[in-house]
Amino acid sequence: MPVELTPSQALGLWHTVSLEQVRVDGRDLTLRQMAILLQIYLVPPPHTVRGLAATLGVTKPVITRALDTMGALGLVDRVRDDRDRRNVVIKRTVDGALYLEKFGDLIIDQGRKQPK
Amino acid sequence: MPVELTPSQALGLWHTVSLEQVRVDGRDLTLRQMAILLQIYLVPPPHTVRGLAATLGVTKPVITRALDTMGALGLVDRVRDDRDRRNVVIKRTVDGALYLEKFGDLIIDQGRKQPK
DNA sequence: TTCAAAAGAAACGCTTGCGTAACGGTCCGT
DNA sequence: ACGGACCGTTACGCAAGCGTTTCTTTTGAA
Repeated sequence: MPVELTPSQALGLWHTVSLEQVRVDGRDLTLRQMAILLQIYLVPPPHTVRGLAATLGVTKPVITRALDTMGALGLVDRVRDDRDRRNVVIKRTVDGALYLEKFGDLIIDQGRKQPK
Repeated sequence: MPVELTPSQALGLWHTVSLEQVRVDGRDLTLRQMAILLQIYLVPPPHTVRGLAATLGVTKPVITRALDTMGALGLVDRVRDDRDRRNVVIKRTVDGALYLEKFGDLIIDQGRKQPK
């Protein structure tokens, strides 16, 4: 059961969610960081720097830096892979799950407010 | 007729749209810039720096800088208000309308792809 | 055992956004 | 006509992200 949106609803939803997120959340993650965060939490693990870089279509340092930032915020965690110690496995955190849960609620709330 | 979303659909939609936007669009507007852009195009004019700052809950220089950036990209335009020459009225552009139209299409497309 | 390849991080210089504070132009009541 | 209030911009020092390049560790095959 897909989500059917009119053009007005689509942009209106993005508008009100962005607006509310700007007003409420001081963190102001970039679009890239948000895409990485959602990828980590919505797609089955394991996640690696290399894999995320390929999925996003960006270079590896972009992922490393984003993980630095979001790690400092407690939204993700990094653990060395013992199978292949060159790899780093990105782990979810309770804070990260909570953050996205609240963000999901925001989207749902704003979706309900879209007219037409 | 509001938009009813499950938690999975809400985050999934944001996920796939962000991902596609990162892959396709090199501009990478910040969340603030996107919120400003949508405010300008979805809410009836006139728009001023002061008004946008109040709506977004940010300071005026934030708006000025965002307008600098998006102006250079051709997404918005600025015109002095002849009624009160202290004011600057923010104008929409053809390029900006086109940009948001494509973005809206992206949201609609990704919405259709959300399961459940 | 040796060595090229791979993964992630760190280093480099640059660009862009931030918050605060100060500034120049404009309006309007006195 | 003067002075305060208002509007948007600019200046300043700082923090964070970017792309490219280099480095370190680890792996696996010759």
